[in-house]
Amino acid sequence: MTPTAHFAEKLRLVGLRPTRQRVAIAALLLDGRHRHVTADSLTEEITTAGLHVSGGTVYNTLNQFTEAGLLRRVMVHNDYSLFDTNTDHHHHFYEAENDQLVDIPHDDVILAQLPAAPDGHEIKAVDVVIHIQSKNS
Amino acid sequence: MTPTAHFAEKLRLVGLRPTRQRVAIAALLLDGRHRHVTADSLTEEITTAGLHVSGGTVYNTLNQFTEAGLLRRVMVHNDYSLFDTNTDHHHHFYEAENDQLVDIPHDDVILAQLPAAPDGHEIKAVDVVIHIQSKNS
DNA sequence: TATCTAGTTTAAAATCATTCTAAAGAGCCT
DNA sequence: AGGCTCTTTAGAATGATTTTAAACTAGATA
Repeated sequence: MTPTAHFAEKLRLVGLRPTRQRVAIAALLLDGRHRHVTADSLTEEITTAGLHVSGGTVYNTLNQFTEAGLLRRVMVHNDYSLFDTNTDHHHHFYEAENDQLVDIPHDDVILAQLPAAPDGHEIKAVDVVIHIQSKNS
Repeated sequence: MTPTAHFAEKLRLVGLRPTRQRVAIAALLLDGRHRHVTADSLTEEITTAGLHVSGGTVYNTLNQFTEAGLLRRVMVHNDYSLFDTNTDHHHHFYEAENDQLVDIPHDDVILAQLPAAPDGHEIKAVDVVIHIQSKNS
């Protein structure tokens, strides 16, 4: 199976028509590497790869991939959206000074007790963000 | 001590000159009630109180109060900023459907194990956001 | 109390990430 | 190939937040 066919299949599986643009972005983001991207950094990557995808489509695709569970949106500030190519359950360190996000290995955080969800609700996800700063400041 | 003098003092203690606008906003936000506000909802409150503070000042004041530790910024989405008048250590439930934020009592979350901060860094804060959704959806 | 100055407020313009629009293009089924 | 629907596109629109430059004020000083 060609790489393109592989990503096309991946998209079909989550109900997304494998267009040229979506496949190109999938090839960049869904190759198994774990990293954090923004609409901007992704656009740069696309350009570097010698391709072009319109701004609106970059945003749409990031949202659709997230909706489909191929990406995860990380909430650490409200300047712009960050997407994590690692959708496994894990948490983050966030250093505001340099707007730096670092993954925390799965088992390094243990939640010994969680509250019950309010009536009629259920827990969908638990996000832990550990804000850090450099010691000499 | 008049209420105004009380809030003026509170502002001086954190290094903020107690201007008419800051004292007015402090009186609304720092009265001990625990709630979540946005620049918009605060502006509404100010108007309802028969006052007027320019938009820029509302934003500046929220940022300054946060910087000074009188408020806490809560990160749950990036549509607009949310501020918590409760600066004590506590966590949140967040229901995306209705953009609803609910406090979790202090002791209802127990973190049994935390990772060490990366070299040269120290932990400043730990934020836990439990995303919830209504069961019948 | 009059004066001074640095810090503040103001309304309006600017910024910037993101979404929307309407027209052109492309999967994909037959 | 034909056709129907979903996508992409460039550009305009949106909306929260920040910036601007000028007018104002808190607080210190004389």
